[in-house]
Amino acid sequence: MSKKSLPVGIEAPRTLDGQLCFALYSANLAMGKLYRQLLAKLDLTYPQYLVMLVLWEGDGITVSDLGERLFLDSATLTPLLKRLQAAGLVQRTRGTQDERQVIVTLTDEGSALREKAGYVPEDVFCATGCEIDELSGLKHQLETLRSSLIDNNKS
Amino acid sequence: MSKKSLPVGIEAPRTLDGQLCFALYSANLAMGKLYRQLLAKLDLTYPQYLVMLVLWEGDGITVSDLGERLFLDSATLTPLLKRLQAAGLVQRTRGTQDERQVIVTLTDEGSALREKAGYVPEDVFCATGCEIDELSGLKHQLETLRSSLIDNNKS
DNA sequence: CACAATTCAATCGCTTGCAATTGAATATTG
DNA sequence: CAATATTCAATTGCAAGCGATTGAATTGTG
Repeated sequence: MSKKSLPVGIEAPRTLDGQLCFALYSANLAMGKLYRQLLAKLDLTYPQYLVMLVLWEGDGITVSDLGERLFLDSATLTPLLKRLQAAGLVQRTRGTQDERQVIVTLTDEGSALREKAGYVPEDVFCATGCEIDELSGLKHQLETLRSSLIDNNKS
Repeated sequence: MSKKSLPVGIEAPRTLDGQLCFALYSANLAMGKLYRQLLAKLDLTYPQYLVMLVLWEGDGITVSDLGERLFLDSATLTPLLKRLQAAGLVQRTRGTQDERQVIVTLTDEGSALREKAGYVPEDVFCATGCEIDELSGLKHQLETLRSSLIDNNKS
């Protein structure tokens, strides 16, 4: 992989407001604050909500599986899952065929929360003030950016 | 401000991968990891780097000023600034005309770091794998999104 | 002037997020 | 089979990030 360079005569911006990364960082902060309000009713943080989203798509998965989906590792997930367990939403059981693994399963309460959380996506959409196409395009760009950042950081 | 709603027949996505916010969240995580590598040489974290960027544009500003620029409050900035002070990069002095304020100033070492940090923006640009126009458009979209999220969260 | 309201930074308690390490279980290899 | 390497979750230590509160300084109002 050859190193990409700037076009001749173009400078990367050295001021705060010129930088994409700050726009990304601050938009993410704003998003987090919105979710904090929206999720207060459910007693979930945003990362906890993400874990629940994955489990609602299909539970009985390992901590590693969760980590791959969410780009998080066990140092973040283990304490988070313990809190979800303490809240009665998930169960954590050692794998039977491979005892290194921990299988995360929804409790009845955890499954039931899915319906109660149904209002969240639409409320978030409304707060974005964007059109569907706009959001879809932005999502795709961010996913592409994420891939590049991850790839160019392993080398 | 009337509440925006979804077009008839359109559903907000209820899966992880369908959601813009997760793309934003995970792209931001990836960005943070890249900066951790890039900034290790300078012994700065990304939020500390942001503070330095603002101060390099013009120091002698208050904690509130910093907070407005960075969308952070004193609960985050006070400990961060104390660490920058402990590292010898900034000074914190009480305002003379208004003793509630704390004025943040660069030390000589803090100013000198500006040149040493010159490589950062270009390295980040290279890691994005994007064209300039692409980044500029994405930045603008994220800034618009940020504004909407902030506005629609005060009400 | 006095007293209430506001502003500012700091503090507390909590939840991420991650690099580095640990310990146990499994896989590999000679 | 035994020694080694790898994998997995957990743990440690640190730095954000923020809601809520505190205490001091300032502003506003009667």
